[in-house]
Amino acid sequence: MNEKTANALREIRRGTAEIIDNEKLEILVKNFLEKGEHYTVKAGFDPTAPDLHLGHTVLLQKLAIFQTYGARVQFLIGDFTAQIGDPTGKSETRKILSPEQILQNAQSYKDQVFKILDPQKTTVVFNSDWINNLGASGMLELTTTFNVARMLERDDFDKRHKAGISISISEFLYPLLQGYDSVHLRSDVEIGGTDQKFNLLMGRHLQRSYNVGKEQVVLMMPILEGLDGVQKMSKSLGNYIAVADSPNDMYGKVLSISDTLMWRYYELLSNKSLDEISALKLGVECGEYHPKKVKEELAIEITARFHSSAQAIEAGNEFQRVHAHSEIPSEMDEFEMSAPVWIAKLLVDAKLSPSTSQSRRDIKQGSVKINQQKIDDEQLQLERGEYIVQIGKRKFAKIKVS
RNA sequence: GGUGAGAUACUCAAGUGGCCAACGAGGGCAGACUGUAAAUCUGCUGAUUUUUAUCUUCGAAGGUUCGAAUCCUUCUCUCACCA
Repeated sequence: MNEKTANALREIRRGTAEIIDNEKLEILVKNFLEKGEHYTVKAGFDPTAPDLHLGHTVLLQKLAIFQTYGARVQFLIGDFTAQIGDPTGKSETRKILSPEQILQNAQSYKDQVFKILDPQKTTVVFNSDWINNLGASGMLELTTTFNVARMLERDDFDKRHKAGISISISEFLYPLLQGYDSVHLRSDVEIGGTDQKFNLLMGRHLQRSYNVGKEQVVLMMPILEGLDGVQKMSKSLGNYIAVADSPNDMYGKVLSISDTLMWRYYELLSNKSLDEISALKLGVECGEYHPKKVKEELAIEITARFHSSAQAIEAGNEFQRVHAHSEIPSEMDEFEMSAPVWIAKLLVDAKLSPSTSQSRRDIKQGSVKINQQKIDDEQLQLERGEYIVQIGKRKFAKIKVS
């Protein structure tokens, strides 16, 4: 293997949890570098969640690297399979999205995804296109390729089965259909999270069963933990950093992760080399670097990727101002209301609090401030004037009472 | 098909006629401490300007009762055992 191929493979393999069929991968990359032959890389996405977060970008960044080494990306939107709901995790059968919604979500994907992927080398496909054409007999044929005992080997099915939690027959179809996508698309590689292992392997199995003439390479990326550091990053758990987050939010969220989690983010999200990262780690361990400084560096890098370096630095200054010096942020939401206005109601109207009951509780606890002054009167009425109200350390609003 | 068990707030899980807006744990929010965090300690965690009060909530709909998460009926869903 020449040096060029070795370098390419090193980049492709970086951070991966597991690769199945390394030999085939080498051949694909080699054939591109030596003969200019392209190959396809498939990755599936759910049409229901158009808000991309950093967890998705772990995969997207990997796809982008593949694109620089000859891959044509098959960006698959699982609009049919979404009707079943991936049994990975405990999601229930989902409600069916209308074709309009799916198209809208797909557009939203494109807007976000092409910040990272090369649109020239990407095809967006919908699996309802071919699954709807399978028909009952096609579906039946698909089910004959696999058996229940093996299906139950799948870790989450196994656990649920043993724990007595119901598994519906439709859920068995999910891996089969996802695997069938690889048959239809004749994918050379499929990438996904480690939680998708069973589904990804099904692609290989079905490509064999249907005599596609090749079996896809499976490349798995680790699952990125969310801000809590325990559960996987997901929108429904609210522990995510969205690609569309503002620079300030993004920076603040990265900085709020724990020191342990920071290394995980470095490994999976940073463009720094693995050597640089272990040097940083060593520096922190022997007290040479302050962990906060290292985390700031990460926050800057990530924020700059989705915005700009200038905005990232500005977000850093802003954070410093608000949190380190407990000053007020330079920008905040503004609201106008008419006097007199009751403080508890004002907090709700300014979207700082979900209810007046919650406002009262916060006031009682002394976490509400007006113009930097703590207040303790929950009956307080505000007269005309401009006020800066805040709850806790991070919720602010500017209020104009007239 | 038969028999039995179960469904309680964001999650798990107590509660079997009034003391229940509902024990406890986790999560979340806030305060102290910090480095922004983690760990630790503390408070709060249905709604409402009637705030030692009122209103809505314990799978759904009815019913019994002065009074129901608790009792009865039907329904929906889940689980277990048997066939």
